[in-house]
Amino acid sequence: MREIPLMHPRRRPRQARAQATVDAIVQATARVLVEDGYDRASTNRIAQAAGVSIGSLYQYFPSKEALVAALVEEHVHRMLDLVTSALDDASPEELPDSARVLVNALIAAYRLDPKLHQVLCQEVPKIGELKRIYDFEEKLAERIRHYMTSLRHQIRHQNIDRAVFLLVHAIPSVIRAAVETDTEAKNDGALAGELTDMMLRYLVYVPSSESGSYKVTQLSA
Amino acid sequence: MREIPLMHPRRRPRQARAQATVDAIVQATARVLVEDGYDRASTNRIAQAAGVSIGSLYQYFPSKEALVAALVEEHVHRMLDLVTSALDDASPEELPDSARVLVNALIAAYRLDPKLHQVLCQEVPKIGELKRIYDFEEKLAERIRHYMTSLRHQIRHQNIDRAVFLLVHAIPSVIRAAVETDTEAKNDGALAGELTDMMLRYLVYVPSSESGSYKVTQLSA
Amino acid sequence: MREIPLMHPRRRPRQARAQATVDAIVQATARVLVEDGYDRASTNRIAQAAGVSIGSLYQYFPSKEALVAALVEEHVHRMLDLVTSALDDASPEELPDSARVLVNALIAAYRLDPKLHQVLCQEVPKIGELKRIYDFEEKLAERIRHYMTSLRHQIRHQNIDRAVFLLVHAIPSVIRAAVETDTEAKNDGALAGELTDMMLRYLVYVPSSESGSYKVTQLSA
Amino acid sequence: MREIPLMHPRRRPRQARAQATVDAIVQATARVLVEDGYDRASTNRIAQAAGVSIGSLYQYFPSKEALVAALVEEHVHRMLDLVTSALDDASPEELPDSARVLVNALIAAYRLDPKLHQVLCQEVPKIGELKRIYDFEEKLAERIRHYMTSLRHQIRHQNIDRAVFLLVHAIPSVIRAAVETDTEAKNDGALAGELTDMMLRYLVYVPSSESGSYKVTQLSA
DNA sequence: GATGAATGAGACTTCATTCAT
DNA sequence: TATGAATGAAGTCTCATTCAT
Repeated sequence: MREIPLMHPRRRPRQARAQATVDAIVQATARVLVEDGYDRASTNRIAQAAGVSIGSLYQYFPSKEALVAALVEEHVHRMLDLVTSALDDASPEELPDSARVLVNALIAAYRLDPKLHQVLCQEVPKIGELKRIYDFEEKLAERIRHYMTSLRHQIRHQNIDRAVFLLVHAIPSVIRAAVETDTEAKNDGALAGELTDMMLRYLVYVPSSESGSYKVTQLSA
Repeated sequence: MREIPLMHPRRRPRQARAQATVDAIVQATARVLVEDGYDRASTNRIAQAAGVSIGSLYQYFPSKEALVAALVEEHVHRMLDLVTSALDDASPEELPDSARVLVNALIAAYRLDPKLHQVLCQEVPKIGELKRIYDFEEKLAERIRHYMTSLRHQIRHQNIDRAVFLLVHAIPSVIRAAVETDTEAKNDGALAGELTDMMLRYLVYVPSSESGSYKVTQLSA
Repeated sequence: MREIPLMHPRRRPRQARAQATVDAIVQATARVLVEDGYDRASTNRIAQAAGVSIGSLYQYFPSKEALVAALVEEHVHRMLDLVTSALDDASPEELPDSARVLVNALIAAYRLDPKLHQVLCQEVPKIGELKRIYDFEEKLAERIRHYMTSLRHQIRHQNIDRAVFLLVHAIPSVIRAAVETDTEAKNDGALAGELTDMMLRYLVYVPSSESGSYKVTQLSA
Repeated sequence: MREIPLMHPRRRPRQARAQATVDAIVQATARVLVEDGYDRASTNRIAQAAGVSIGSLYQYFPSKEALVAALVEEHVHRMLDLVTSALDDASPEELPDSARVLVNALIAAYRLDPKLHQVLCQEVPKIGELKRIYDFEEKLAERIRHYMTSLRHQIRHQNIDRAVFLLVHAIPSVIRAAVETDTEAKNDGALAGELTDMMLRYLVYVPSSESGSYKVTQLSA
């Protein structure tokens, strides 16, 4: 239905100057995308914003889509790195803490560059490599699935995949909305608490009312 | 930063034939948008798909943006109508049933035209009137807020707005993902059950197993 | 090795105005090609020369190559028509007269638009439909082969195809050179005589001087 | 109408290594021209094919035109050399043998690099020095004119220039066509014989069968 | 000398929009 | 009113050429 253009960078820069040019171009792409939207982000405008000639842009990226794809890849990479390292650093073994860690990591990821994320999700046509903006959610799902599988005995679901599917779509979308609208911007703590609460109530057998705030150990019975 | 062009239909058609033309154009817009994506959906192509001349198209819509805006409005209207009437028809007073009714209504709404919804959300630049694709979620929030306020005494949250915010973003995004990926397409029942479960667990104080009027474990049955 | 672009006219004009536009474009193409050469003949320049907007040009021709291809086709058609009708009109049955008729027809054909023919042969890359400039020589060969086959008994060759091959390349190239250099421009008669002479001497068994119905030496008189 | 840029090599290389570089560039030009056509033969591509940097290319050739002109010159030179030395080596004094020698020399010349010759004749714009591809035919004409003048007494024409004009365009074009189409590729002998036959029949007073040193009918044997 | 990064004019092409018929 | 021919600004991309390293 649609053509898939060449998508990979045209030339690996060998000199430091060239690498600086490539970086400037990618960062300018992000800037222009955020400021003007995808439709108005012409390659000429991007080159101008990067302070390079249009020829230089095309020396490194064979098409507009390749350029945006490079940006998508970088952005996804940064978000994933953040989540991954947060999970790696903390790796707690008790579910309530785990949940909070995960939620906080996601909030941090979506705080990285919310406006860029928004444009990438909401305006860039999802053709060819540009689909890879969804890599974030897919790889996120993998990590969460793995994470939750390791906590399997504390979770009430037998079909973990289904639970992961729900959470992987529910939680980020709430975070995204909160981050985008800036409604809750001032108070990530409340957001994190609420989401963690939702997540735990969804995943875990609920504790009895008289005792602890949550008793996970009973829940896993 | 961006211009806001004229947005409203240029003339209200008074004859039935004219109304038919307008409808044909709007429906053709939906078709072309879904099949070719926003970028390739030129006004000429749309006119051709509608079986009218490009001149006629511009007789009824002063710009491409007005045309797409009309489509957005119609689409949002149809989705909202579905939710509203579902809630009106059922209006139960007990929360578990209410939740299920709401979830089912939302599933029905997102099933109306998922591909169009996707293009409208993911490709159409969010300028001017085209932002109104978000009207759906805003108005949905209002309705849910109202609905839930009427059930306030069954809900554990004091800050209802925050709970609504969460649910209004969490639930539709799960539904949208399920509907789009067709992963759960064959089984709306399971999806509805799971979402209802999540919603109730989130909203309701779960009583201890011996004393409560209902148990979460029953809900997920 | 090379891509073959779309080549056929995009839209059949329905109004007289449109046909006039198409004609103006094709004629302007010929003019610009002759004056500026293929490399400098940009579509913008052609549109300007035709007195139409660049958009109009692309309404009827999907690419520069399609445009030139249309010109090639028209040009070949006109040349072939000229040769064909000349041969049809004259259809003599004796070889000397036939040869002269053929040579004269070819001279007329190459006089139609020598400069255009030159550019088309010498600068236009022979990709895709643009190869069809050679259609002229191929179809010419067919006609001559047919023509000469009907005169077979007056020709000394057993392998007529080989003789046709020679003549079909030898005669036009001499004419083209003569027409292009304008060296012999003032005197087509001499050129025709000389070529006819060459042709007959090549084709015909030369009888001995006392017995033959004609002698080669007489032919060149 | 067209600008004539600098055309001569920018610097005469004095070191062997530099000469090797120049040669590599010119040969790469030939290769790229043949493989990709003139339009796609960019200077960068040529430099790459030559294994040198684009900077080095411009160190030796001030422009693309100068580069192609150097190739044209070399190619013409090689073709002319071949013809000249063939004629010098053989220099027979009787016409039938002379004719055959000439035809064979031409076939050899056109076999040198037919594809390059084709591109040079059919695609390269004939501006400035690039016209010099026609030098071959002009200088060829001179040589043939000289050659035939020395055989004047065996030729029936009083206006030798006219005969030379005919032959100089007729014979090469047949050879070129044969060589290009590969139709006759396997059998240069037949081609040579046929062309020699045509040439002699055209040039020579045909003697009567009883008295002449040769008869045309024998020539075609 | 050699390298290759950088340049930018200009090519081709699209498409929202206007307007004569 | 309906048609579709016409418009032209603006977009993507190439490539001959320059110049700092």
